[in-house]
Amino acid sequence: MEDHFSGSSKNVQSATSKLHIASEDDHQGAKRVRKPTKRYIEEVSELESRENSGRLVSSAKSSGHGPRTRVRPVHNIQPVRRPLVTRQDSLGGSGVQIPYVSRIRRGRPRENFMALMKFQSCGMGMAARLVKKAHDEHDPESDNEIENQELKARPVTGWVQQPLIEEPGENEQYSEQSADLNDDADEGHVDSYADDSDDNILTVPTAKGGMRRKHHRPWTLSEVVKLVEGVSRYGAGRWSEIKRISFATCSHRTAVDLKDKWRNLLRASFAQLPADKGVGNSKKQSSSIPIPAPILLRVRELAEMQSQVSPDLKSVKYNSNNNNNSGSRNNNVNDIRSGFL
DNA sequence: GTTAGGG
DNA sequence: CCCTAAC
Repeated sequence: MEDHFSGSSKNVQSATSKLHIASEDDHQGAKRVRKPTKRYIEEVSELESRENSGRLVSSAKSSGHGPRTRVRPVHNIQPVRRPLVTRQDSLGGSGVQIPYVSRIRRGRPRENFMALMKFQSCGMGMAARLVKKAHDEHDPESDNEIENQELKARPVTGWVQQPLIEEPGENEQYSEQSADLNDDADEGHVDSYADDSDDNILTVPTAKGGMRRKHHRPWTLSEVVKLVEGVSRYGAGRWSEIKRISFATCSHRTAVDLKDKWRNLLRASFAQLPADKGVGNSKKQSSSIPIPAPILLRVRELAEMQSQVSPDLKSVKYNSNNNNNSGSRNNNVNDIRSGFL
């Protein structure tokens, strides 16, 4: 068949500009690079349909949707005359003909409007948040909003000033660690604002006609500290555990967010390492708060530590069968994982 | 459901 | 931050 899109995929996987600091996961050294087709197929299909039909279906993004409603690329709204674009899946090898319209989107239910215990959020420095008065004046379109923030009226004044890490969860054995990086003192007042409203969605239309919702939720220092703590305790990866422990009851920051932040942290830490020899090349303070030095140091140490850790150790997670190698040579001076579970 | 990488 | 492929 003349229809073969495989082989010329755009999986260039440019690993040049990437830091590539860690050896990534196991998997025979090959990370998870196997992106045959992703959204590219979508565009191709759409292109083909466009050529055939000669008509652009335009965007299906209605500007009247609520902030939280996901109206992404739902272009299964075929006009009227669709040439039924089909292609043979070379990858499958079965030559199955699949119409490009069968791309349903797995809606990610991020509607986590947990109105319970909103006080001890990640920042936990949030003082008594003002009531959001006029709770019923919200837009009727955004019906799924979380206007049910009971906001409390709870006498939460006084104990919120305690600059210590919030609930230890099941493991409260970070004694010297927390003492080591006493950045906690900062989070006492730094995240005073904290507890941002759940939804501050900004939809920025792109030139391609794609509407991307950018929730700019700046990471607070305490959050970064918590992330570092979690990584030091459980190791890079295991974001789910970290989220369930450190970011447990707190609001947002999903495992993906943690990973992203960690990546950014890594970049920041490595960028800061080689001292700014250049003159005037310091473009710091981009938009977020500059990560304190100790944090960056910790990040780098942890990064190196996780890089040299044996994959099998990571794979086995912290299961019961932790074989203690008598000649464990992976001891590092930076091995500060006290009580590594 | 979770993780890793790219956009 | 959002999306998606892979596990």
